[in-house]
Amino acid sequence: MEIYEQETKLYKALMHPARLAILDLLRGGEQCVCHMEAVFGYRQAYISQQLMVLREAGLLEMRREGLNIYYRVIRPEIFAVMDAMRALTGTQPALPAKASVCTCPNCAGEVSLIQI
Amino acid sequence: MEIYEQETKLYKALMHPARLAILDLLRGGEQCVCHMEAVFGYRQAYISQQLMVLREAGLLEMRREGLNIYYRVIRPEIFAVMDAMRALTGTQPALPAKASVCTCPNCAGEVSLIQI
DNA sequence: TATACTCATTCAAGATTTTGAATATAGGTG
DNA sequence: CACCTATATTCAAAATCTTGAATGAGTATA
Repeated sequence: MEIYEQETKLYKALMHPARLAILDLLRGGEQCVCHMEAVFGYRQAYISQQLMVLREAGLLEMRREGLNIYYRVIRPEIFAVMDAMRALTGTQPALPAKASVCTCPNCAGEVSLIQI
Repeated sequence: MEIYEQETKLYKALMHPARLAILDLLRGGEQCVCHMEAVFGYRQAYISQQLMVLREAGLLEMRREGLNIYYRVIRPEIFAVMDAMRALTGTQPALPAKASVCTCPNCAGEVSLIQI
């Protein structure tokens, strides 16, 4: 059953609430890690660990800009998978309850881009 | 993050090669457990365990007919999820390498319905 | 009722995942 | 260079998943 190896690896990446939340956040484009901290309230190390899982699954790439590191989805097809799953469950993509601002240049002095 | 509970439960059900293979087999309609034994070469108890996981995830239902128990997919939307994932990985739904016949009435004396 | 057959369930050892804590690294600033 | 900030990595304990072995339960047949 090695045929399924790649698929199971990706399902495994999706099998975690924090990782699903991160992917939903990245639907709107790249975001820095500090932003995810602000939005979700998770600790930095914890977010980094989940990002590493998604990166190793080949779903994300990172880009450094000064002190900040920005993550983006490089396989947008994953959103089709998540949407198909939600067609089954009837649930909606979750969005943060409130706008969040972090210290990165993108957020500085502006209202967050996250929908409220 | 309880919003994601139902979704993660389903991704977990898909996160296993034997379960993906079972779901692929059931694309063609209901099948008895003895059929899965014949097709995959797994032991009966092992298949029953995987079927239980899929049943508890709400994806399968069973029906008894005499000695045999037939399983079927009750949420065909799951196939859309699997197809979307394969659009990402580029893999194909696996089909058994050879036609298999078991002792259930559906198979008795006939060639298997499974594609070869 | 005894026996055989198909399948489900329970159990336990081993493997893997999860999570928090501690630490390391890379880049900026003074 | 010293120090701060943002993020990655390592590590270990707890939780969960995997898998095989043993057993149980329902159904048919003699």
